[in-house]
Amino acid sequence: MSGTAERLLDLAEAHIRDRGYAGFSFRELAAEVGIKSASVHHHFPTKAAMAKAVAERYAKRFLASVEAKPDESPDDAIDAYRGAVRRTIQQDGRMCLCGILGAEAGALPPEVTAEVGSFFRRCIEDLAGRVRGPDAYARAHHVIATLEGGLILARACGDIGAFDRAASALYPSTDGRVS
Amino acid sequence: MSGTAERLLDLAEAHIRDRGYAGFSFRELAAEVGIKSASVHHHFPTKAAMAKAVAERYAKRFLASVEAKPDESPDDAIDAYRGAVRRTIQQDGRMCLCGILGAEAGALPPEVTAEVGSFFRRCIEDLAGRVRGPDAYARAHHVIATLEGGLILARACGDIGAFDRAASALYPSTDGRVS
DNA sequence: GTCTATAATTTGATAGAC
DNA sequence: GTCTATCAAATTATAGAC
Repeated sequence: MSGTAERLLDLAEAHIRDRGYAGFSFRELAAEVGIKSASVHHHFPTKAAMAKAVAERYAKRFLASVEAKPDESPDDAIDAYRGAVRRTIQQDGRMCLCGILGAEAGALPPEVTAEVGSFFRRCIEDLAGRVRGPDAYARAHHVIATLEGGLILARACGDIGAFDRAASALYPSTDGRVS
Repeated sequence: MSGTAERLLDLAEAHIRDRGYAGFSFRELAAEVGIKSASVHHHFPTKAAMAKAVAERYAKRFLASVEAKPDESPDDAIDAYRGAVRRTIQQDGRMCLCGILGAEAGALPPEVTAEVGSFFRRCIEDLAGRVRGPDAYARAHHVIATLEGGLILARACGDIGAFDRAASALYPSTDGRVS
């Protein structure tokens, strides 16, 4: 993967996370890295292929960032996910890449839809194994859903505090109060 | 509001909920109701104005559908929201209109963003008043976020059961088990 | 309210030179 | 790997007739 290709992925990811799949174009990306749009097709043959590459890279990076620590508690695992998602919106006020693409599922090429589905299944599988207990799967779904929805609220309200309030109720033991 | 204008709103709403703001065009809507795109501008001057009208109508309808019942419990209120959101995805597998638009906030004209923010603030204000208690606002944020994120999961996984699993943990008293 | 016609722009993609 | 040149299609929007 060349340096130019990586920069293109960076820019495409930023645009998708802010404006969705229709929110980036080869021409715009090309201008931002200082080449012509035809040259972008040398790195990624089609828009769908590029979006798929963005999603693959995002999934790999995100899953690495929530990796389990030895002897963690279920609340530690939940907090790893909460922290990872919060960092994304704190850095640039944008959505989770797969969150916005999941919402736009009806507008996506099949290979992108598949990558997004794979991302969420892997997150849930991983998290369910770390929270354990009889309701592990429901709990994993609940955590991921709350975090994705919290991003929507924060963006719609223009207030990152909305994400924090939504996520605070993820720890029933403290009932929303941080010790 | 003429019959044609209502049908245009219906179609625009369906397309936005499936594919986002960029997922509907005046030409496509016109073809679906059997007129020309120029005629759509007679009913709605711009695309932004039309999307705003869609959001206004959606907010009014949704808030009416979750109206408080006399002597309801906090869990009744949460269930009213859960049921209203679940019905939307059950009917056609699509997102909440304001959920997908909130995710796409970076791509929206300002008047649409404003309407989406207003929708979520009204939902949270209403729900917080009905769950009561010291953490009412955090709890209201949490419920709305979980439901919106649950829609994303259901669409990404192609399984409405993902929404139900995410929402099941919304009732701590039963810990995910339905009595 | 609807039409024809059209402007001005943007888009994804390709062919072929260097 | 990047370029020029170009295509075919789609988009939002407007002017003005009926």
